[in-house]
Amino acid sequence: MFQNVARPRGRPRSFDESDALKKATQVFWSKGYDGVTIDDLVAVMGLGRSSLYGIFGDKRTLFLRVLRAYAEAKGARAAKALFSPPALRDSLAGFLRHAVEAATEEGSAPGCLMVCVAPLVDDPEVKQFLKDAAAAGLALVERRFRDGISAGEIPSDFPVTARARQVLDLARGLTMHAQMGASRKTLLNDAEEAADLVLLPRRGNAAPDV
Amino acid sequence: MFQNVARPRGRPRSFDESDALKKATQVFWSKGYDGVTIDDLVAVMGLGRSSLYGIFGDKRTLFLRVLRAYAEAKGARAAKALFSPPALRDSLAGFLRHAVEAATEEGSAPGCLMVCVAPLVDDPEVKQFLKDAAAAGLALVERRFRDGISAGEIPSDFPVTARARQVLDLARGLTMHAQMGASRKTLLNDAEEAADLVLLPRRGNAAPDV
DNA sequence: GACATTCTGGAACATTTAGTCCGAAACTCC
DNA sequence: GGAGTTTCGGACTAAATGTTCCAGAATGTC
Repeated sequence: MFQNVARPRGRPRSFDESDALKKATQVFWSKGYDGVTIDDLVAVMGLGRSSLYGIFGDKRTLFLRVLRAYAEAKGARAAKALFSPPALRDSLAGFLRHAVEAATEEGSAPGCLMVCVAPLVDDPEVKQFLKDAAAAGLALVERRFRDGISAGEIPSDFPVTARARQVLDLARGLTMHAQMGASRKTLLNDAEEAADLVLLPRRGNAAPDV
Repeated sequence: MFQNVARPRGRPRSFDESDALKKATQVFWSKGYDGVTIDDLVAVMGLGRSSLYGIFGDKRTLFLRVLRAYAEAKGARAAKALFSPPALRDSLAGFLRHAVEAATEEGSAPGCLMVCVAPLVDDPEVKQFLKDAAAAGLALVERRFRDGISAGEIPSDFPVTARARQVLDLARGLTMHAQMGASRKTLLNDAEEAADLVLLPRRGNAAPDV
């Protein structure tokens, strides 16, 4: 038989840790950092105050943990959107579409924890984390462009870094637009157009044969 | 002689109203809505609590007033950036440059009250105001594109609305990027490139002779 | 100079908030 | 079954926060 997974000693927890983290994510996401009270968290996460403090630490620590988990999941999905489709254009459209869909998910608040909420948190650790995450996102898109050059989809003098930065700016802009109440349908349309735009050849260069 | 400007009765104020509003703007801008306490405002605005409540109303009312004043000023500057330069390309670059400069002003917090702070305020009046402001911004850029069509700078089938939306998305993205700590120099560079990008002809269309 | 009016400074208040503490509960190990 | 360990639930505390109140000060009006 299988050995039972070693149950820790003591009284078992009455809640699921990762589930509670997801709930906490939603709370921060919809109310911002300063707008969230411990009581909000306790009410939604399904545990008592002492458990919250005992297991997750204080508000700031919990937020950092939530942020890291969120960033990891988002990064993985972004990478998948970028590197699964064979055609570069579909990669970019998928990347932007994913940003829009995440920002307009029903059942979640509009916007994005990393783009709309975290930048307002006055904490050096959060700020550094965001910088690193932004750099990682940029590197991802740049890599996809370089793959596109190798595959002959775009010319070798394609302005990789500049366009990658624009892709991220567009994604951030779409996300903020979602937070401000734009509809998913509209934003998805914008995302498609943005994907086309970014791939346009520079003025004076010949269009690539696709 | 000139008639004295009718001084109101009663004890005169010990502070300048519009100056106090500007100070309040900075406070909300840098700390977000929930992050600001009345004590913060009192300390910076140079008046007492009672004066604050008596003259500006409660926190929410004050924020709305700050937001409206901020939006008006920003709108005026955006319109100037858009409609002063004769060349469309310079208009767009100026518009985006202005967004970047406002978001990276020294002495102010990075980012933008309307783009980064207000969307997180949980208040229907604020949300509606933001929607209206976004629509107004879009209309402004669309108008500038139409002027460009009239002047023959871009073809008559230029996708005015789609590109205008992209301009605003890029501006929002650059602003959020500023909030996340990107340098003014980098962002100004991105703004210039974005202006060029948005004016590229659609694939398959002839480039306009400029 | 008396009065009405408007603002000021600070005290006062009720509520909310982050964080702590402790006895009781639920489990494992022996 | 008892000892040891971990979590639970809720009471508790100290500080903070938004808002109100009031006596007094500084001005115009008559």
